[in-house]
Amino acid sequence: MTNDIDEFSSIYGKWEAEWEKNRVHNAEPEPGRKKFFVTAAFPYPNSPPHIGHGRTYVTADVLARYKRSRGYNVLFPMGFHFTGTPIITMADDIAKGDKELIDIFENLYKIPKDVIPKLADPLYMANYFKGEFERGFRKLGLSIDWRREFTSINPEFSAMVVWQFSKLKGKNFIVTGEHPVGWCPIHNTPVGMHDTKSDVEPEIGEFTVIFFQSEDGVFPVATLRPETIFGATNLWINPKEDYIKVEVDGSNWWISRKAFQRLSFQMNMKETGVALKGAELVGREVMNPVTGNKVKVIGASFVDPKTATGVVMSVPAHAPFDYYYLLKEGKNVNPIPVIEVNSLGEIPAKKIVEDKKPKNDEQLEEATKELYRLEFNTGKMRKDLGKLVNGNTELTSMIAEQPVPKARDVVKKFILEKGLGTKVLEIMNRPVYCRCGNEIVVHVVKDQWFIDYGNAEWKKTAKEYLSAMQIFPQEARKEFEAVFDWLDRRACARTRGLGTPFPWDRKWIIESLSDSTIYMAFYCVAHIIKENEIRASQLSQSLWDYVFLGIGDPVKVSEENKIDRQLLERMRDEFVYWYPLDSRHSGKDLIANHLSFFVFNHVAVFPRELWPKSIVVNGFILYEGKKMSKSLRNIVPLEQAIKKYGPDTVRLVLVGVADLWSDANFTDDLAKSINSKLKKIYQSAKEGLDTNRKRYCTLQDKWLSSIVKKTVKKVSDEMETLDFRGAVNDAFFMMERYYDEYLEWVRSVGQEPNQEVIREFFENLAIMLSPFAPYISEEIWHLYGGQGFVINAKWPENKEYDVNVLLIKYYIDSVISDIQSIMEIKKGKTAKLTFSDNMKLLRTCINSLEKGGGFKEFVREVVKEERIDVKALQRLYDVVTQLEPEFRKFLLENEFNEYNIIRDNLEFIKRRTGMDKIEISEGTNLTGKVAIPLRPAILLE
RNA sequence: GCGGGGGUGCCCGAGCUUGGUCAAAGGGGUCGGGCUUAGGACCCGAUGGCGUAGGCCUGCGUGGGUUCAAGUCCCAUCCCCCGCACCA
Repeated sequence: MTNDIDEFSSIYGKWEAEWEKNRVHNAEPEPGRKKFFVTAAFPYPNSPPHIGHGRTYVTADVLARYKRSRGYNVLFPMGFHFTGTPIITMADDIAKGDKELIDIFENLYKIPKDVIPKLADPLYMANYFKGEFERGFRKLGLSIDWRREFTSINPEFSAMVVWQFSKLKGKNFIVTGEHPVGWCPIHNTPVGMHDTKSDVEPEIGEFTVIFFQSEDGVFPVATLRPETIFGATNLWINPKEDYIKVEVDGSNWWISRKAFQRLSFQMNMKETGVALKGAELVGREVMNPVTGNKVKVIGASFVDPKTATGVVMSVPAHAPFDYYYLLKEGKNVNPIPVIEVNSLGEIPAKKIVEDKKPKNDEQLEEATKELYRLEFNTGKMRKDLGKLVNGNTELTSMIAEQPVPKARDVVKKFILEKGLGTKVLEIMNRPVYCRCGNEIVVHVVKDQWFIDYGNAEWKKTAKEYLSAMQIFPQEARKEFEAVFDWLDRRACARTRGLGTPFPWDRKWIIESLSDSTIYMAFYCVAHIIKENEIRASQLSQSLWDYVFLGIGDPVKVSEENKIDRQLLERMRDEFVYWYPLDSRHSGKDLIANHLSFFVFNHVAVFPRELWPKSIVVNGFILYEGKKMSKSLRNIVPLEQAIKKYGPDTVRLVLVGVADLWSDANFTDDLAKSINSKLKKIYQSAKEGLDTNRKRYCTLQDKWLSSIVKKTVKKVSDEMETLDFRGAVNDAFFMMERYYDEYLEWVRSVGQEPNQEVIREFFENLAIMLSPFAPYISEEIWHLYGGQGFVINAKWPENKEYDVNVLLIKYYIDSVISDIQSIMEIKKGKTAKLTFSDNMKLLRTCINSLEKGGGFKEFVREVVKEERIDVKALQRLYDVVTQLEPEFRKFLLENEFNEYNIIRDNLEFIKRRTGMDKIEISEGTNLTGKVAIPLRPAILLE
């Protein structure tokens, strides 16, 4: 009673230890030998690794192993990203005793109970999970050179980041400016997605504010639809709320008290001490600054005092709320339409309200959305706008008959330029709450530091280079191009979190995606720094200038940094040898940020010959068809998966069953079935050793040998294009099938398998499978006396194979399937076969097809010489179109004796079809059935 | 809205780049058979419709087109998913 994994576990442990002992995965420069440098995006260890983390790394590892077997000196290192806030937040949660999180750590990830309290320390947490990653990734068989590992908060790494930023600054790519962020008003800190309750990303949007003048200060109306200003018939305020007068840039505004509490975080506002209930403002007369019209302030309960200014305008022609409430309050409704939409008549809001008959605010909200969408997408400003503005037609003439989106921009610009209004920012998906429980607001941070990815020169160079890079898969390239286009200034400093202090203002920390764009360069020297205990203080700008750019005199640089000259030269040599990076791997979620920054920063910092060669992006991992998430509690920790299914199986599921671009679905059934196939192959390999027949001669031997050679060619092509799914299919699933076919075929002729061909099969299998399933491949490799480790074994060459035997097998299979399909209708125990030997007809058909001719041409061609039933010709034509090109070519140049082939394989066919007897004869006719080339006439009795 | 991806048989999911090998791979489920005391696991077969002969009909979101031939190419249209930043 052994379970699948027990039988294999000794293999896994054995080879992991052997590889470790022999330092198989360590990489040293070998001047003169071609190199391949591959990295994957380093993980952020705020939990133990799960199977999703494995995909990118296994993809990179497969490539690394493949390149090795192609003779490259391969470097595959990894490090850890500690920068940022989520780890801190999680550690806080542990400290607070967050039940849900502790439950997940304890029961999902199986973290020992005594460890959990210690995770309240963020650094302990990061290091603990880093350890888990290392252990898990080792077990997964990743060929990583662990000596070079580091974390993004190592002081030595920070020294390099500082160098990088000074390079950026030197090119004026670091700029300052204002920047709005989500903000907790109690803690006075920025609030990102990870800091909110239920992980909501705060969306910041912009309201246009229009100043309606009154005798006693301004009513700042906030709107998302400034183009409807012409249709305002009154203002709305909430009569139950407090309104206060505040001073903004020298003028007085009436806004809700709740608005004041929010807006004061984004603009200078002073309380004047004047406050009134909303109800007391009702009835005041205000002037629309754009049209000059006078309108009244009216009260309504739907006005949200917490959104923007708490003062809104009423446009009953285009806002269902406004139309509905005016009617409900018994006011005069005089809608002024300013936008026309074909299907909505004169007054769009009226039509929508009358059609939909909304009964509550929720339904009004729906109606609003619908009208908004219709007007935005299909609406045009009316041409009679001019008459609404008291003679001032400067603005209306610009927008009359224009589509709504364009008019909106024009009106907004007009209002801002003429000083008729301003803008305020608001959390569009509010309310969003900070983890502390307070509702967050928009805060405008002054003097924010940015990396200016919008810089035209920089962008141009980056885009040019992108087109020269290799991008896998093809689909990703378009997305990169789009991202490069819209990329603009990016805030690169934060007020809290782990990371490198910002060099020019040390109260800031360099933001997490900005400190990890050229870190692959650090791998080249990380182990040298570690082994020689070089300190951050010795890693000054001049050192990095020399190591990375070759600038400066090594003698001076080594003195300046108190580093032994030999060491300094070694760092330089190692960098020169490994750089540029050959392949960068990550999930496709990083296209829009990390991977793009990575290209931009290389372009900015390094000379062109050191820019990265290629990018490989992969899809995600689903578990049983669903995205893994804490809330679904369906996360599969890597170590548990490895323990349950074994590392080779996990690897095959992660990279072998879905193409790069799409998500791969990890299922228990799939893993089990792959595991049992691995087991079967291993079993076959062991049994294969016992074969005794030495002489290599039979048709079956030749077939297996040929199909192996053909598979080698196919898999080689697939590996080169990173079609790992295809490669796994051929090198694993198909190879297994071929082996079974061979055994059955050989046994049907009463023979044993041949030693020589079995050896060829397993040697090739071991190497082709080794990038994907290194453990079992290693075992099979050694079983068959392979020298050294399979990772260093040379990838098989493409060799000529025998098309004839492949065609023979194809032909036999097609006869078998014909017999079977007849059996579905007519049972029989004896099959009678006759054959056509009309090679000439067959060749005519192939020729006309090769020439690109259709069926008609073929018939015309044939009719010239002989009279043959058109039906039969059609069948032949179908048979030939289905033939592989190499078979067609073969048949043009060689004889193919169907009778002899079937005669020699009668036993195999009988076995496959269950026939008792198969009679073959040479004539073409068989009681009405006509044989055509490659399709014998078959009669069952 | 803009950008990217996608809609395939009961379900999941390949294929479409290079039209014919596609009634459409591979799973799952279901049905039948084997094994077993039984169940599970495993193995074999079937799984669009029709048909006592390897065939015919219908079919790959919807509508049209190109072609001897279209899941595959072209046009139009509907629907779904992801990204749009300062967050790892």
